[in-house]
Amino acid sequence: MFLSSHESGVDAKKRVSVPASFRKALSGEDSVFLWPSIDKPCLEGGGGALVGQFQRAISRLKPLDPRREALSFAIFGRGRHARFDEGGRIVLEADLTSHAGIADKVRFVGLGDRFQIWAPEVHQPRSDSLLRLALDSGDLLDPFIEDAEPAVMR
Amino acid sequence: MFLSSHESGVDAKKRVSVPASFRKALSGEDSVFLWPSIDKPCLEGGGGALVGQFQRAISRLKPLDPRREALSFAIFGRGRHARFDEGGRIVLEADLTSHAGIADKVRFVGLGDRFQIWAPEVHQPRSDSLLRLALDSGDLLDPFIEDAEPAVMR
DNA sequence: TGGGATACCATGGGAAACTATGGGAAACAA
DNA sequence: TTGTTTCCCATAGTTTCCCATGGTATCCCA
Repeated sequence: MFLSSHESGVDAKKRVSVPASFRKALSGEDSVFLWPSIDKPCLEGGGGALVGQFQRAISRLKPLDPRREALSFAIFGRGRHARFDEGGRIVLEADLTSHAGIADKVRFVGLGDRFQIWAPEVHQPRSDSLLRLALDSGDLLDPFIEDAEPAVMR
Repeated sequence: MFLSSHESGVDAKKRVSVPASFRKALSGEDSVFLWPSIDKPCLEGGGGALVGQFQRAISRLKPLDPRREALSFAIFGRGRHARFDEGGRIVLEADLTSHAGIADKVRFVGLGDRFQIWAPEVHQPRSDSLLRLALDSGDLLDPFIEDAEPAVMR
């Protein structure tokens, strides 16, 4: 699972260190899938398991369903695999950084089955309102319904 | 189950001994999940069963439901797995200790399916009012309703 | 029940391994 | 060539792992 949050610097070659705990969550994969978030000014990332989920969800739509092309484009058409160098870094290319407003620092935020990459100054103000919403939504954490199949997380 | 309360010191390397009875409640797990409480200045902790509850609860929300991101961030974005060393200690990193105001001592408080970690001087004044509230709420301990599914405890 | 032996717990500290980061050289593309 | 990308090496700081110790609780047997 992708847990906790970490800050990391972007060097002159556009490299950022992926937190070691995230690399371990990818258990041996030599790259991570990154894509611009559909609804937020940040990047999202995940491993092969998550890519597989997206593929299956999209393949359930009929070939000519316009939503199929839309989702394929949004995720696969704008995403990419970023390979780790020997030190566990990836390169953030311009199309990704511009979507998220990333300059010289990034904040990795673990969300369980995936993670986000934010410009710290963009994420900061969101953090407080997220926590307030989480407080109001705390009842949802009750294990009162046990019918649904749990999402695959690692 | 996590039962009773224990105090423990924080050493120069930010290590704290987890009470042996809590480690036994985790029955063989080599780490414990810790996160900053959403509504209180303390940390909370639990084992894989509790993490699974959170995953299932969160996965029931739709991907773009803002409450999903909020809860994921509050729990997974700020939590982590703390691995036990050979002596049964974990490391409390700065983001956790600062949330709870922890300096050189902690108080572990068992709550059944989870536990809390407090700075002793923060928890102390809460104790009296908690007991008063428990007194007023004692009627709720009646076993007259047996319909709800009990939470998973060990 | 007493008393000793044993096992376990909490804690301290040193050494090895790992992380994040910088930078150079080789491979590649324009 | 010239600029970019990839690969590799280097390093300081941190984290993890491992061993050691004193104190406490438990067990066992007379």
